[in-house]
Amino acid sequence: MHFTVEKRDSNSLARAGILKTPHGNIKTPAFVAVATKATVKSLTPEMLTELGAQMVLGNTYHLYFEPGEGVVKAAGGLGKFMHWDGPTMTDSGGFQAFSLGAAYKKGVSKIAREMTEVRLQSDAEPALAVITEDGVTFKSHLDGSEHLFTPERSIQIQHDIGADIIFAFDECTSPHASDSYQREALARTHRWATRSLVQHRMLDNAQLLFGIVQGGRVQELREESARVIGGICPPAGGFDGFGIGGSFTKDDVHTAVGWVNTLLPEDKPRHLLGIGEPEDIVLAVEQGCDLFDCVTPTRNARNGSLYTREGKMNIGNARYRKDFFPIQQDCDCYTCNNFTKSYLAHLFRAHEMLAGTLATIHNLRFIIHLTEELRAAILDGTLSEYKNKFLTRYKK
RNA sequence: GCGUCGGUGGCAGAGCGGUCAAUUGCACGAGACUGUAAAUCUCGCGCCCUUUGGGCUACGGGGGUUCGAAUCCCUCCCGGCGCA
Repeated sequence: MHFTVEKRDSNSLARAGILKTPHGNIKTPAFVAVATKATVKSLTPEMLTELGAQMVLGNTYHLYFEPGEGVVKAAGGLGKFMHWDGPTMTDSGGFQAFSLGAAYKKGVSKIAREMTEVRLQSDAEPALAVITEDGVTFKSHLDGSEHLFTPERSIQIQHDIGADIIFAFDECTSPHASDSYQREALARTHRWATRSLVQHRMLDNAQLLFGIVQGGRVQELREESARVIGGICPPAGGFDGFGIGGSFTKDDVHTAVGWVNTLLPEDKPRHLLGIGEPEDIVLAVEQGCDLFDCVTPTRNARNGSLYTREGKMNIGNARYRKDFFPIQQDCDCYTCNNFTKSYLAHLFRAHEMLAGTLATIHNLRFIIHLTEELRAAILDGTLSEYKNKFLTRYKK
């Protein structure tokens, strides 16, 4: 087995485990650093290693365009190409069906603040992604050219990119989509899941394929999806693990996750796609998730929003100009060990490149450190205490 | 000294009789960011009042012309350039 559960939390769905890949073992729960275009923006792989990152996630859609999966394949695969020795994974491009489709220029993200916040789109620009039964037609955001991704094509590209773990091609729906659309999209995503799995088996390689559970915010659909994706099992076997994708509001990030994880096979890893903020990760771990990826730590860092035990702070605020203390006193990261808020504030104001690097180091270390502590708490049997302590101190 | 061009909000720089408290950029202040079209985007940015509203002070100083001036005229001060 490629996944071993070491310890289950007695009071929740949480578990600590080990995921084996050809490029090393991953101790879970773990945060996967996002390297969309084969780079974690502003960091070298050595920096990633130093801050405890165990795995990196690239994106099929982006790598297909830049530099092209053929280049990555010829380079020896994603890890070799980007000089990352550890485990890698790629997203299928399914998220871009959402971000370039339903969400395109609508100010919608995968986490909706409130469901009443739906924007009416009288001035909507035509989306760059259009979904059909066959797949998703994208207009390249780079040059406008048209490209069709089908489940088969996505798997083929991911095979060429060569990450250790790849994902089924799915549709990430908008948090504002109707229940009826969620139902329709879910059925299609399930068909695509089977097609992805069949294609993957044909290619005969060592990659692990994760199926993706969708279903929006509807409990019935989420549970149906967990049963279907968890049970899809052609002659050559089912998925090697699961992604939990799609639309949420802040509050049901963890509730919907719980519905799903109660039903998914326990002996396979579960990756909560695109989540999240520290508080989300704490709650989702409690609800049985093993892996996470999210752009938030790195993007926030580049935008000057830094994590502390007390919540996020904006290093651009005037009050930090002469603050000669680290972002967080007890942080063990390179940035906090060597630089003051005043210096970081200066770098950001001066638009120096090092600003993004130092901030990214800190934010990623913060999130990774959080997952390390969560894992330790599960192994100790103190998860519930840890959670309460963390969330009380951390102001969203 | 003569001639000439110019002096606009923290800076640069539009405006050249009313729709100007004044385009725009930067700076400044704040906010957002969840499988990355993001080192990005949004909002604010003379003072005062609770307002989509109103009042006050403002475009080097002073004085005029006009119903009305940052915009026209006179004068003074200051700067660039040219000639002495």
